Amino acid sequence: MAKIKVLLADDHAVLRAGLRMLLDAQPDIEVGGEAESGEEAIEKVAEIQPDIILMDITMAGMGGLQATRELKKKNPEIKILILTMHDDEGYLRQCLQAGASGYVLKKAADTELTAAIRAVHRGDIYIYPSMAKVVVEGYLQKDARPPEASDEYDRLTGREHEVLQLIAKGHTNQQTADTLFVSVKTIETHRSHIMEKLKLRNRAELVRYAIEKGLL
Amino acid sequence: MAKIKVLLADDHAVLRAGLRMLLDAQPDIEVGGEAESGEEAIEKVAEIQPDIILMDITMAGMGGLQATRELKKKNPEIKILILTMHDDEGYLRQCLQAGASGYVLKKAADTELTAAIRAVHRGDIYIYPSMAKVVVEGYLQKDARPPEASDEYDRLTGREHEVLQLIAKGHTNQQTADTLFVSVKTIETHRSHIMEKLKLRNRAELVRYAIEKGLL
DNA sequence: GAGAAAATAGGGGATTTCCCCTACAGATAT
DNA sequence: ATATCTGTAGGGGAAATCCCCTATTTTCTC
Repeated sequence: MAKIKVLLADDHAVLRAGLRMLLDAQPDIEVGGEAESGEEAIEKVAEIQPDIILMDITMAGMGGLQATRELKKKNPEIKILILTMHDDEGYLRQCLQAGASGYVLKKAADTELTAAIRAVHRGDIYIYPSMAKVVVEGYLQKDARPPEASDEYDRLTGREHEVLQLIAKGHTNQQTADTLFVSVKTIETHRSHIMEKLKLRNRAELVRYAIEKGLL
Repeated sequence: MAKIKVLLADDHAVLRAGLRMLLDAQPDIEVGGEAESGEEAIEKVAEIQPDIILMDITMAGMGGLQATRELKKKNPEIKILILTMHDDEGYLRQCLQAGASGYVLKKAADTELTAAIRAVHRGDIYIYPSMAKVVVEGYLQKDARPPEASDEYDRLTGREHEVLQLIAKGHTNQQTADTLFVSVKTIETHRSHIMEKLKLRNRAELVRYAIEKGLL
C-alpha cells in the first residue's frame, strides 16, 4: 500500500527537520518535500503531488491561509492540515472556510499529529480537541434551546414524542402507524392528545412547533 | 501525579475486559470500575468517583444517553466520553446536548481512544474525526451560507412565496384564501405548483421546508 | 389494591387536503 | 404575434385530517 505523501510548508527549518524525522519514522507516512512559504508550497504541489500538505499559517511571503484558498480552488481534492501555534478561534474558522481539513496546534503530542494526518487522509476532518469546543458550541447553538422553553412540552408522553417527531418529518397518519406497527386510529388519538396539550390547531402548527423546538 | 480514573459503562463484558487491559497499560490512566447499564453507572459514580466515564449508548436498561443527562444534572463536573458503534449524526448531537465531552467510535484505534481520554480530562472536547465533519459544517454554515442554497426555491413566483409563508404559519387553505382575498381553489393551485416545484408531497413537508429555509 | 395515566383501537361524520383535469385574462418575453 | 408565465378559478373524487365520542389493557403510583 502506498504511503501517505506529505508536503511540509513552514518557514522554520528546524521544525521541518523535526517533522521529517517524526513522519518518516511512521510506516505509512513519508515526507515528499518541503516549502518555506505559500508560493513555494503551491509550486511544489505541482511537482511532487502530495496527498496532504502540513501547512503553517504564519510564513514569510504568502501565508498559509491564502495558500490554502488558492490550492483548494485549483486542486479541490488535495488535503490541507493546518499546523500552527495559534490557539485562536478566528484563525480556525478562516482555515476551515478556506478549505482546510484539519487544525492541529504545535503543542500537540506526536501521536495526535500522526492521528490527524491519518484522519485527514481518510477524508475526515480533524480538529485539535482544545479548539473543538468552540466548534461544537457553534454547532449546538444553531438551535440550542435555552433550557426553560417548555413545560407543556414535558407533559407529552414518550409515545407522543415519537408520534410528534414522525408527523413533523412529514409522515402521514397512515405512514406513522405503519412505522410504529399500530393502527391509524391510535396515531389519531396520540395526535389529538398532543395537539390538545400543546394547544395546536392543525398539522401545520404541529410541524412548526416540532421544528422550532428542535426535535428533528 | 494522580492517574485519570475511568469508569467503563458498556454491556459487553468482553469489550470491558479489553478496554481495561488497554487503559491499565497506560501510565496515566486507570480503570476504577465497570457498569453494565446506565443505572449501574450512576450508582458506581457515587461509589468510586471517577474522573471520566467511558459510556456506550445502547445498553440494556437505561441507555447511555439518559444516563449522561442524569449524571450531568447531578454532577456537572464529571466528564463523559461516549464510546459507541453508532456512526450517526443524530446520536452525536443528542450526546453533546446531553452534556457529553466526547464521541469516539468503537472502530477507533487504541491511540485515538487514549488521546480522547486525555483530551477530555484536560477539559477539551474530542470528536472522532469522521463525525467531526458534520459538526464543522454546522459551525461554518451559521453564517457562511449563501452559496448554492436554493435554485428550486428561486423558481417560486411572488404569489407562491406569499402562499407558502401563510401555509407554513399554520393557515388552512381557506384561511389563506381569506387573507389574500382569493378563492380556495386559487390557493390550491398555488400550493400544488409550489409542491411540484419543490418536490414536496404534503403539507407537513411544505411547512418543514419553509421553516428550514428560514421563511418565517 | 384502588386509581390514574398511557397506549391501544374503534365509530361516525364534518372538513380539508390532495390530485387529476380545464380555463382564461393579462403580463412578458422571443 | 405568438408563446410562455403568472394569477385567477373551478369540477370532481379519493384520501387524509380533524373532532366528537367510547373502550380495553397495561403500567405506574400512592
